[in-house]
Amino acid sequence: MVTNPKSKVVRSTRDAEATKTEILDAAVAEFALHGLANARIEAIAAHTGVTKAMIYYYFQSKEGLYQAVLERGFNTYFRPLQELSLEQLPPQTALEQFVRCLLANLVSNPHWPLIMCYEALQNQGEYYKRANIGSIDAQLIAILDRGVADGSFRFLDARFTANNIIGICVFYFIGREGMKHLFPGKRMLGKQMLELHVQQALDLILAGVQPPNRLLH
Amino acid sequence: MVTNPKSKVVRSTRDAEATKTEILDAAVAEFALHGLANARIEAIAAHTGVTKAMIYYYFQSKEGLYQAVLERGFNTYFRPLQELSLEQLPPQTALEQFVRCLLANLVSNPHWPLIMCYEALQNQGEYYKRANIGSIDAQLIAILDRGVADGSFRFLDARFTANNIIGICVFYFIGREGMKHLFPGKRMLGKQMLELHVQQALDLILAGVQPPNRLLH
DNA sequence: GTCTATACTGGGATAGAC
DNA sequence: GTCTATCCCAGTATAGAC
Repeated sequence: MVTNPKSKVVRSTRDAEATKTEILDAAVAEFALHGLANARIEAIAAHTGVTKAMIYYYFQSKEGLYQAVLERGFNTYFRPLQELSLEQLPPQTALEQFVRCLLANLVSNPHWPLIMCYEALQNQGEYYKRANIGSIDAQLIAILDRGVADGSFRFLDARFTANNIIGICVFYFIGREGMKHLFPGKRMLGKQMLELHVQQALDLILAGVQPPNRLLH
Repeated sequence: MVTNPKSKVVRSTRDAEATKTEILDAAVAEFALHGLANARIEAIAAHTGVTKAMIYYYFQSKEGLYQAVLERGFNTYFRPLQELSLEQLPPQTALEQFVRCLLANLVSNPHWPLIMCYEALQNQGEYYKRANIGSIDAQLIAILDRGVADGSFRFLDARFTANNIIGICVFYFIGREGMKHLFPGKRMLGKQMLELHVQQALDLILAGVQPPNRLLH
């Protein structure tokens, strides 16, 4: 398979794996824009040079395709997070590592936060459960609980705070169109802006869990 | 108009204003569940005892109805926020007041954060602009900038931080279905849980903007 | 494996009676 | 102002040729 200068795909026929990947890539973009309910198989086909019929051939149904997208995303972006071993690190450091890794994954595929958000809104996380994504916040909660217990963090409810932290990381991507006017001439998904987001989010999170009477040494 | 014990509406005919309000109330719930694109006029009609045709009679189109919902929401929930006069208060206090007011408004209509989020995702805030909702973050940014200038807050970018703060406030409502399993037996929109959310969100936000070397006195 | 053509359905919108 | 009936398009899914 070759891509031409306009990045429109010129397909060489009869390569099943390549075709599937191609479909999945286009599907990620479409689901991020419109969510499961409003995504159009037609639109996905148009972006690939593959016909609708092919998509049904490989993925049976729209739900099947959606599920495949979630599973690939989970393996690509969340497995690394699970495989971090942070139990030995001091809570401060563990939290920073975790958030950095999470943000790195979001930044490297900005479609993903939108899909997560649509999934939560439209399907109440129904398809998540099948892809087993809920396990992520368990890790974060554990870190927070540990930090509260040993006094590294202020007194806080780990479950609420975990959700709030994920909210901070994710919300930039959701609100980015509405924020545009605050950053004239900047590309919200450009390297510069994304690095700023990571920095600002991390600062807020780390400061937010500090004990109030912490002294600098 | 009277409501029967099962809260299904028994309508007295020929009362234009009552009918419109009734439609708007049902529309809020439907748009919060499904967003503009996927909301079903049919479903709204079913919840009101009014027919589809009536909805088109009063609001011309689905977009017209949506716009009306946004405008009423803006007047009800955001106008109070704009009318706070916080310029004279110390930044700390101003921020706390602002966030408390924002959270109070979200809590008193939990449909609203979902509508906001769908609006950002599906329509890139297109309809917001018409309802002039963007003006909200300008206030928050002003408070943050003032606090940075006079040293009440740590060094931070007010625009990113404002977005992150709103993310914290809103995200609970988006993720609530997925969080359920962490709070067995609790109603996520019950009074107790909402109060906890307000407390935890406020704690995180206020701690998050503190200068790092702040000493208690 | 890939295509074209088409069956079938859901739901936005409207006409027209009352 | 309110209703019933219906038009009509968009979009999922499939049949069947190559």
